[in-house]
Amino acid sequence: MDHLPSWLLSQAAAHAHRLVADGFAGVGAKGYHYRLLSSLDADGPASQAALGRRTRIYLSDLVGALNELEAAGYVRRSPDPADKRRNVVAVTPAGRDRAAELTERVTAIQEELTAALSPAETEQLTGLLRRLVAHHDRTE
Amino acid sequence: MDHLPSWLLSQAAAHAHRLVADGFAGVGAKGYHYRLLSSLDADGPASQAALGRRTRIYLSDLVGALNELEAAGYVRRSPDPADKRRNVVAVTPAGRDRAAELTERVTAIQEELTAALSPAETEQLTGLLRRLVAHHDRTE
DNA sequence: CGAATAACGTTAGTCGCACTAACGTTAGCC
DNA sequence: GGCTAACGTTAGTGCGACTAACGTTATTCG
Repeated sequence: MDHLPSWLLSQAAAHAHRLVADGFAGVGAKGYHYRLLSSLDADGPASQAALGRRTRIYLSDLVGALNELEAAGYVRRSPDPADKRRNVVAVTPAGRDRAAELTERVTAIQEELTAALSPAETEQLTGLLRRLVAHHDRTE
Repeated sequence: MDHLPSWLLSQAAAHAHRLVADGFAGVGAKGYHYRLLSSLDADGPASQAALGRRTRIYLSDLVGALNELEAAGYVRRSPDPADKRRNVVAVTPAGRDRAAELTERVTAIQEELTAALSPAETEQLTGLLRRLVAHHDRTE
């Protein structure tokens, strides 16, 4: 049986999710916040639609997450002068700090997650997953 | 650097989940049904509590899932004469057929999921994930 | 030009899965 | 006989993925 049991992936993800949720709960963050802040930090400001594509977060969910981030002062929405349909979303200095904080937490969690694996194995796993995901992204 | 990005695991799982959900939607099944039926089929009847431990499904969710399976005639609940607190849950012949049907679907999905990987790589991925999960199961 | 079409942001709501809290019932232990 | 633990059940929370519908603004094309 050389199949990848799909439940195995789900279970691994469930563990990962639990670790992340626990790690974020302490600082009042959720997964979407991290994904958005780090995307904005890494790839710069963007319209909400573009941001949604970048982070694979649905526009409908994005609105709420951005509301929360904006209320906390981590993010700024401003109308795009070139296109009145668009909001340009940019990270604030406080948001940058927040991103760094969350990234640090995530890094620790990743180490905990792969504690049973050697660095080489972790890299192997990462590569395999990356290819798996890339394949399904392309053919979506 | 050579960390396993936790979002990668989530994304891979999301793809897997989507494939499974799509595959099951057509036959009106959900993940819990498959997990329960195949566990009952493979390891025999059990009390709900034991079944929950076996499948890692919470007792509270199990009740609903078993209600659905029982209503469809795939499963039978009978009081345990040896312990009045317990229900003995057993799969029916129809349930066995259903399990086979779902297993077939899952197998096809697994192939689709790992289409980008060679059999050897799939096995490698499976092994790594298994160890990752086992580690967190033990230390939970 | 004007009308159709498409992209944008927003609101509201569904679904699957993991997880917590509380309750009454039944078993086992000392 | 009383305490504790396990059992099944109901109710509800939270996150993440996903759909439907609406009004607004751009773009394209006959």
